[in-house]
Amino acid sequence: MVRTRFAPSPTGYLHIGGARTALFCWAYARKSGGKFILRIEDTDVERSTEASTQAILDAMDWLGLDYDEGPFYQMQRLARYREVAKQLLDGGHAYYCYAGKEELDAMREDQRAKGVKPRYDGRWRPENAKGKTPPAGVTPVLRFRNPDDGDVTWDDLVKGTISINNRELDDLVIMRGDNVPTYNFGVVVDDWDMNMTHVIRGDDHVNNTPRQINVFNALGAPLPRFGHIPMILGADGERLSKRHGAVSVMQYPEQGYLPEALINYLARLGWGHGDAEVFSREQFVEWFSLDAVSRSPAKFDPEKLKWLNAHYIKQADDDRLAVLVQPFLKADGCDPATGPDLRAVCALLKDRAGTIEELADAAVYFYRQLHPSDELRSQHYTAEILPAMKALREKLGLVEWNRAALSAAIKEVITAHSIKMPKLAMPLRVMLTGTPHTPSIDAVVELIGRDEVLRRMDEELKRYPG
RNA sequence: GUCCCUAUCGUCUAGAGGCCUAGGACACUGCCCUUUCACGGCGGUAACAGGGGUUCGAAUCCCCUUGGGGACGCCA
Repeated sequence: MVRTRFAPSPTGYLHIGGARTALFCWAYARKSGGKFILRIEDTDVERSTEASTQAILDAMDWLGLDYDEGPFYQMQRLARYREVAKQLLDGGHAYYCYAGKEELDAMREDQRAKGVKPRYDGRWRPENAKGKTPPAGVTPVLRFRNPDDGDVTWDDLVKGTISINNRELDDLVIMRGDNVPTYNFGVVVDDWDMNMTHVIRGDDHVNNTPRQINVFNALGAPLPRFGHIPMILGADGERLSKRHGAVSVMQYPEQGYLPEALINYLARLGWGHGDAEVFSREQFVEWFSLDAVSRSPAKFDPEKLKWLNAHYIKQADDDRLAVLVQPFLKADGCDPATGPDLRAVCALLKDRAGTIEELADAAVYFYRQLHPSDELRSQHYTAEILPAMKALREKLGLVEWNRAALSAAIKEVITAHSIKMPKLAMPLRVMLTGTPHTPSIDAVVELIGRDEVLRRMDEELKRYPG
């Protein structure tokens, strides 16, 4: 039985990179009929917050990444880590280190200056500490006694064989002075206790893996398989950060993105299946495999995400769109209850929106009159077509109110006045909506409704020259 | 600095030694559609980082160089 986990630390929102890692873990579990476990790694007492935990849970929920077990919290498992730490200490795999922070900083600085890799030098290893008396007043940390030599090798599920020599590693701290485990220890105990079979995580953990394997071995615990997914970079090739715009998953619903669009985009970032570009979550799960995951980092492209979002908006049901667009419209100062049926408005506009927010912005004039700028007026309101516009105004007061009849009425007027369609449609569009960019004018007229159309026309007709 | 990983259009990718004159998608762009703007349809520009091998044959395998990313914490 496959068991995977997503194990974020609650020190901030869930970002795009974490979301993709979660998606791949989830997809792997679903694909293989296994379990997906959520574990909150909150051992960084300083930076962990409940708000972050909630933000992560909300994002998982919005993305539809459901978990079978958890969330487990590491801070609720302290007794267990202490027990296992004791086991390592008693077995000679761990020892107390009394070196203070300043002392270690100085040591590393020295090593860097010499051009060597900064590593703990083992000064409190039992064999080096003989005769040394622990300094008074220092609470020691517990260090894992890492093997001195030999290669740690594993067959990575996405990168293939990776090998790192133990000489590159050092004796990592496993329990801090406050008796709280560090990351590399907590993960091992948990992955062991929770019977993880597949550890799928970000690329940035490749260098932690040999350390963890050594701890697994010292514990006599079975090794899970490891798979390291490359990072997501910003458009500039730098690591994703706040200045790259929306990096928090929950900023996407706020900007009017659909979860299926983000999922589809994330799935295609660092993974591919032939020429497939647009596919459902179910299809993704069916196709997913770790050996098709690319091994190099990918740059995040907001344009392509938006294109996918536009696609899913076009596909979306009008009822659903109406619900989603409502809060945005209200933020734009509109009351959707007072105007045309929002579902009909969405149906008319959804082919032209990249986000729900854009859809709302385009819908404003159905609920609130937008006046054209002076520039637009002088451009479109000409004395030349004033007679035709007045004739149209009269006709609209009488005609049957449906799109076909409205279209016919408009055509009758242009024929009678010997003008081309745009000559009449553009000023009408501008006077009703305040903008020259809208869907077909007959559809717009129909939806705005007779009373409101006549009212707006009467008001704007006064702005005509002459 | 040391170690690890990595390298196909601007970007995401297809490609498992001959199906490659390198395919798709986004972006950009030309034409068509058209009642404006979009949508849509049909086209176009654009890539195997460089150098050595291996092989009858290399985008695909090996080595070096260069570029990119990551790691080197009592953070995770």
